[in-house]
Amino acid sequence: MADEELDDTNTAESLGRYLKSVRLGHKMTLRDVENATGKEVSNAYLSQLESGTIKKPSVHVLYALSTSLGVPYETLMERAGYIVPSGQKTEGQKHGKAATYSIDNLSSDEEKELLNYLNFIRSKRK
Amino acid sequence: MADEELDDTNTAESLGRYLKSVRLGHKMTLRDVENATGKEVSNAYLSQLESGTIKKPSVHVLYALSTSLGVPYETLMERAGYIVPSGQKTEGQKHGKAATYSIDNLSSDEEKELLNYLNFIRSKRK
DNA sequence: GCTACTTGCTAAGTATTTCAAGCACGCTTA
DNA sequence: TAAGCGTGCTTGAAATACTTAGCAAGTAGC
Repeated sequence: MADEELDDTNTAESLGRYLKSVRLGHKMTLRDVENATGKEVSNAYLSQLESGTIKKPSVHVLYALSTSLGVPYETLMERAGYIVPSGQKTEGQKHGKAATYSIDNLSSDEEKELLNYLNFIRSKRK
Repeated sequence: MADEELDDTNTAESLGRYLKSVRLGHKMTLRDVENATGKEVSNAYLSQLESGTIKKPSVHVLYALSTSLGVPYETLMERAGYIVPSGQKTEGQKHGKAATYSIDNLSSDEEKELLNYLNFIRSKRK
């Protein structure tokens, strides 16, 4: 086999192929999508995305496409080569809610951020 | 009310300020972050991000920063001017128990750091 | 045939990001 | 004093994203 599959081209192609299949699935033309994004993504540019010429689009572009095509943004990220770390919230757990800490009453946002930070701390320690 | 907050400068500054505050909150230098991202984001570039010189970083950059700084990617998107529609995949409330569990099993060092960080979060939120 | 229109696509240009190198300042040690 | 190091930051070049204009092939009507 000896393929060089670590190449960026691969993921870029994957993203492109995915975008194209979604577009065709919706029976939309390149210009349809262009209009759907409110001209934020030109048909020419979309074509380059689909063909893999553009590898690292900006957040703006990916986001516009995700909403216009009705595809979750995260899916696009994955296709672009980013495995969204769902491993972050490992759900293998017992529980014990020990409430002895003063970290107890958190808003859910705060909880989220703290969890993330905890993760960060721990990964740093390795 | 002037809902057209499409002012790029504003959001860029917001993103920059946020990145900087998080970095400082972690007591990291620009080069620390550069290393944390595995050199994917240079310290020079990060400096430009923080100062608002760069307005639309690629997905790659935002993602690398989110994981390296322990900040949810969605937050960075928001700060960059994208309101993540809570319809899509926002895992807002869904992590309650797992998160609590993790936060309950802290070493005292970790607890200290987390409290510190929580402080930082709350002061920032004003 | 030839217009007219639509499709996907590309060539060529502009704008922007991104990097490598280095500068200036502050601090520390000698 | 100075030499060394780490810090944030800038600069100028390179790479890449993105835009605009337009082409070739297809389809349909005349």
